[in-house]
Amino acid sequence: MYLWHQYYNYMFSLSEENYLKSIYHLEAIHGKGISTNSIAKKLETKASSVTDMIKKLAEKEVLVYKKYQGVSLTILGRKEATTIVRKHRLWEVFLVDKLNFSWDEVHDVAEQLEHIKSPKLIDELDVFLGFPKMDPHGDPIPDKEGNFQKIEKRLLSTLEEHKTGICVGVNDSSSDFLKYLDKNNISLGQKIKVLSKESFDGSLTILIHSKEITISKKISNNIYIQ
Amino acid sequence: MYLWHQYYNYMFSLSEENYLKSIYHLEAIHGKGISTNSIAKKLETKASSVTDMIKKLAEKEVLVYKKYQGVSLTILGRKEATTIVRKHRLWEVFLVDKLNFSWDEVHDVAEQLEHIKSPKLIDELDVFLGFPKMDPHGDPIPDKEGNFQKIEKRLLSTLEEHKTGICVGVNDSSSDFLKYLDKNNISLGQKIKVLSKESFDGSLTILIHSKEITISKKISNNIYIQ
DNA sequence: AAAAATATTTAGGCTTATCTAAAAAATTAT
DNA sequence: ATAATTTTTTAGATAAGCCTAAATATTTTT
Ligand SMILES: [Mn+2]
Ligand SMILES: [Mn+2]
Ligand SMILES: [Mn+2]
Ligand SMILES: [Mn+2]
Repeated sequence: MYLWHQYYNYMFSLSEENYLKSIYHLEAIHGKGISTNSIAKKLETKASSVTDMIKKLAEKEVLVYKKYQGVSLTILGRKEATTIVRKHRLWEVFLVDKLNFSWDEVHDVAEQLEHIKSPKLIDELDVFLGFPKMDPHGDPIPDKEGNFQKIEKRLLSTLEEHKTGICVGVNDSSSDFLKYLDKNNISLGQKIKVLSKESFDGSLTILIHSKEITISKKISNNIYIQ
Repeated sequence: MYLWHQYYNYMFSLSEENYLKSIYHLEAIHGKGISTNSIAKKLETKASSVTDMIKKLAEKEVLVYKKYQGVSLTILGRKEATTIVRKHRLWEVFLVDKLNFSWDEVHDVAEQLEHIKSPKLIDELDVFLGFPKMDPHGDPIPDKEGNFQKIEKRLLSTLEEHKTGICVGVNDSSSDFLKYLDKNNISLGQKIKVLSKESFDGSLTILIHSKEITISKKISNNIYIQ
């Protein structure tokens, strides 16, 4: 019996919250009807564990589940997931803006902080940070009501030769990937020009900071531009 | 398998941390050899659960346990407990100083935040807050090495008639008690003069903010003065 | 020094969140 | 349309952390 029981009647465990968040992110990419296997892959767990958990979450009416048909979040489920995403991203801003973390160090700590139960905490944090609209990786932060604007963006890999874009986000917040970007001076707001595209492996030679570098398809598939 | 495994090889669960912290606080009052029952009472759990857990913690060498003899923290256990206390109190300062929480609102949230695993987080928080020495309830905050100075203090209930003291701490951080203090304008740094003492029930009539009020023995037993 | 009372431990269960292996359903290939 | 493959579910186990009830040890009272 934990302390946050005084705040909520409807409460989710750390594990349930992680399932909701993962399903939310998967729906954002693939639409409704998220498969057991895709959830298992995202959470690095087994399909059988997922089946167990989605039954439980269906009971709690945060998602709809029909055997062999995958799941979809309900309004309630999406609300809950959005709150977790809001918390995750606000904490990331806090860590970078106030505590001298770099953008590659925040994700894992935010994974823990997003589960802290206190409505006042997160709303006051929002105030304290000046109601930021974006997290350090360019992802939008939902407001108190769960609303946020979807920003226009496309993958760098889809940019044509000789065209220019501005880096506005990343598709992978892992420390490894972000450190690679740092090493190559790629950061949010940076202008990137595609000089040439290798059709064989999809690698790009780009101009950034008036320096030419070649990046693999895997890299350009994880950078968003505008 | 949680994310913090990347930071530590030696890691404690939320529950283990709460046991360590409770035993640490009990040792501060009663010295070595903390009984199973006293731990159970502090953690609002059953003695049989405590026996299970202290066996596990003894295995991990954070405490010494001999059947029927109670437990004592080892150096390692005390170090771990001190870190948790440090985190708890630093978060309390953060909530009050930066997020507009009042001193009666912080404890329950800090109970959650104290379990966040990230050495960088807590040390940067310390920097950000300006290395505070006291939490909002007048309790000392251990530094990075676990050192803190014990401040001179006594219970208000031990102050003689006509003598004056300054409120420097509380023995109970519950919201209920702190709200009572707020209602009666009793806060840290406040001058308190004992006007009279009722020998029958130990209640005190005190002068605070040039107002006379009468408080029960239970209240004066939870206020520290200097 | 017994007897009574209290404290502690042990035994056996329960829940949550996992897992592996096997069964069943759905999809894809022939 | 059948067979092969893949996906999903079910069945049964495990570990952590808790519980109740019973057994045992310690302490207090008589
Ligand atoms: Mn993140
Ligand atoms: Mn992010
Ligand atoms: Mn506290
Ligand atoms: Mn405190």
